[in-house]
Amino acid sequence: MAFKTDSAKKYLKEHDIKPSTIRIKVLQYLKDNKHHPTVDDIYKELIEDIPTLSKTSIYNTLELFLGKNIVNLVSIDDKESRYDIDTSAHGHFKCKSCNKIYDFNINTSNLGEEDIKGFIINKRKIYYEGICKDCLKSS
Amino acid sequence: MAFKTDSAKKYLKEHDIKPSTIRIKVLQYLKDNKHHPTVDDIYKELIEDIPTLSKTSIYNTLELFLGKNIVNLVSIDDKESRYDIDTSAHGHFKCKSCNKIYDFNINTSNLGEEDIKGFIINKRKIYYEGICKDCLKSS
DNA sequence: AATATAAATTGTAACCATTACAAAATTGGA
DNA sequence: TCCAATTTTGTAATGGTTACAATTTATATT
Repeated sequence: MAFKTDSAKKYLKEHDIKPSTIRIKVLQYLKDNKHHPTVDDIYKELIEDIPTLSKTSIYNTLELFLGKNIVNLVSIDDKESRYDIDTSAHGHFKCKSCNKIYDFNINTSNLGEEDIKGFIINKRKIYYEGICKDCLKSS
Repeated sequence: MAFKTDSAKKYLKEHDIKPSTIRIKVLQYLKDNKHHPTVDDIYKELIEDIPTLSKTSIYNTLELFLGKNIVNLVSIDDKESRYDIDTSAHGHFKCKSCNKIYDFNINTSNLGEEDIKGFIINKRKIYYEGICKDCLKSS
């Protein structure tokens, strides 16, 4: 557990979220596991700590976090939602062979958004799919 | 019906798809309604023509089209999948106010993909969300 | 044409991530 | 401590999607 409880509390308060036990643990999990976990990933881990944990609580917490903009929804998977505590601008690449999701930096400044000039852009979601280097090597 | 049956047949054959009635009609619908329809949108329209139509057939057909790369899946909506017959490179903007989805041209050449150099990129999906110009005007 | 074989379509049921909601538990302030 | 508000839980429902077997339709062969 690299992300300390105190840091988590502070972080939540700073983002206008009352730091309950579950919220703290979910935040810590997200900070320590930046591999775009699913609800089930989080649930499976936290149930070890909180035996009474309900999956609904994970959904509630993530919904709250989304509303406060401290996590982003990653919909690169068609089956289940993934969550990303890293809200800085970056894209996601999913390897169709190993299913791993890679982050990559993007430069949207010269993407060319003339067609939607005058629109308010709140979120940019960039999903790529293909075959990653590792899988290419081993084939 | 702007996209003619003969054109549809030809188009399907060219893409290695046997032109059945349903496939032709689905293709025509997609060519004539480029507003990223859902399965239900397509079903509701085509059931008028084909009274025995099953929703499963729409799923089957779209799955086939996806496999042949003549449509793209648009996952900008969290509830249901949308489909796009326009497979050229472009992004999708969803207005959170009116829910309309806009196409916009992109220039990925200078997006900066250094982090995934050496990867094979098969698909680029670019989803934006915010408020469109029309909604901004009327508020 | 008739038959046989393959392909396409249908209908129903199951799947499963997510949501709704009311009950129970917990928290924090007076 | 007590009370009210908030948080958490558990269960049931929702709904898009998929599995699959049965039916229908198309294609090829004689």
